[in-house]
Amino acid sequence: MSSRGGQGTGAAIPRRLSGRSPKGTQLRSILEELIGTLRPGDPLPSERELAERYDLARMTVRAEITRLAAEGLVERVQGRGTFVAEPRVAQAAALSSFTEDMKARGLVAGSRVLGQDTMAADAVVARGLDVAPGTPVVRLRRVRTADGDPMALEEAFLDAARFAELADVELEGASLFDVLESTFGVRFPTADQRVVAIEIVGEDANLLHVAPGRAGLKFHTILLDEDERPLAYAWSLFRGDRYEIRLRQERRP
Amino acid sequence: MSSRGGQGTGAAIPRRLSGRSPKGTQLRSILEELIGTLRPGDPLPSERELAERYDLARMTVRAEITRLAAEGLVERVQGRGTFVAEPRVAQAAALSSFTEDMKARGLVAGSRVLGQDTMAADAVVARGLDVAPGTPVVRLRRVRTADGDPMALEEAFLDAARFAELADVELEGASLFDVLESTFGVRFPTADQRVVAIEIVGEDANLLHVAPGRAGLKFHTILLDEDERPLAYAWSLFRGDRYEIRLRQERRP
DNA sequence: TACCACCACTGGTATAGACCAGCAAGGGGA
DNA sequence: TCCCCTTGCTGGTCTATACCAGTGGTGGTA
Repeated sequence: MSSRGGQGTGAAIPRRLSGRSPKGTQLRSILEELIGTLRPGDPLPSERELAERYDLARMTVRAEITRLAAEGLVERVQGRGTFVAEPRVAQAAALSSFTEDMKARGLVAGSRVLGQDTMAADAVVARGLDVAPGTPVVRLRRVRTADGDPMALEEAFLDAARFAELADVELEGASLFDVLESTFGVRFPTADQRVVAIEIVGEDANLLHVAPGRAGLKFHTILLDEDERPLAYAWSLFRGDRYEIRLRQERRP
Repeated sequence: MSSRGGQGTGAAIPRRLSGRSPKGTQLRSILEELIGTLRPGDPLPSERELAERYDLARMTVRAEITRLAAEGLVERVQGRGTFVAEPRVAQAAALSSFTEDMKARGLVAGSRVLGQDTMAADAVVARGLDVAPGTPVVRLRRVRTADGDPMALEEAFLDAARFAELADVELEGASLFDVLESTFGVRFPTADQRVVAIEIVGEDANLLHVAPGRAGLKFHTILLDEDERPLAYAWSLFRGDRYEIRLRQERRP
């Protein structure tokens, strides 16, 4: 073996580091790609093997695998090895759009736009966006559907100074998240959410096709940019009979 | 300065490692304690300073700080230092007992025990605990109070073969989580939860002091042990007018 | 006064080695 | 046949060292 590095044994994974970026970073993407080709429970090459294959110190390899383990991509077992982890936290901790959420539940998401205009921020919206009351904001009102049936009512508000064009974007079949990310190029790595249970009454009940007084889940969501500044405020009212939250929580000692 | 190690400068933090357990582990608890005495944004001693103070290699110190950073307790900034992080994810990702949850909201948790007995698992409970229907289970029925007012209704089920003594434990002022952890010595690092919105009707409405038909949040919780096996199944019904879920979510690219 | 270069700090990456601890399979003895 | 111990793997801890890469203050120069 030694340094010859078997030509044919290495699957479709790079055999050498190219030298530009930090070695750890390169190893990391190699490992991420490798993990993508494996199934949960499959073992990764051992640390010593990776160190030798890519001509790295074992500590360097360990540092990267530690990162992967911290993110939940792999799981280490002393004496046995490192294994591709079951996908877990994703559901609870991951911020997903309605479209992504429905897809994960095996449903096809749709929209019916009720209104798309510019208005002055009221107290609640102003507080959510951290702007002065009266500031012009773009408002999007939609009924969100799953497999064609009404699932949720949604009203999103964004600062008009920055997102004025949103008032004219076609949103009937699109994901607001996608539009924000691709058209406007904004990132929102985190979101704060409050969820309360309320009765669905009045016009909301009609729009959602439920009897007045039935319970629903109301989400108040604030999308935050890299600097923790509010990008968007939205509330969504989900039908209680068709939607549930799934959480996976971890206990700290 | 140099190696004298100021006697009087070191606050109430241990100055030496005792040698029994791994050094990293000891350093870790020292740091956790230190963090407890600091406020968010406060700087930790530098890695080199910690290494010298406790006679460790810097890499050893780094490994532990890396762990703390991965858990979100501290934040590292290249060129500036390591700082106590704002408490964030804690609320959403951390599994907390009713008692802990209320405390975090500035309320005092209490209980009124409605029943504490052993019964045969019905289909729902059997499914939650992953046992055969009819298996004997301990059932705990409680009204949970916050500052003395009813906040939630809770029914917990545990395998009687393992937790028979629970039927006789005093739970009026105690936390079930505490009892499980201290008296039974079990660990439940994770939990799966489903949350739905329902109308509170019948006897439940009386117990919670709300008008029949008002909305509530119903949690279905399964506590899982280290091997992902169910330890306990519980449902809790929270008053919609007094309780809300707070989530902080992260977006993955 | 205003600016800029430098320097003393911070964490970030990387090395090469040692030994400990847990797991599993194979071989040998009862 | 069954059990146990050895052996060779795995990851876990720890050291001592080197250099890179940001940050922010200090002091000198224009």
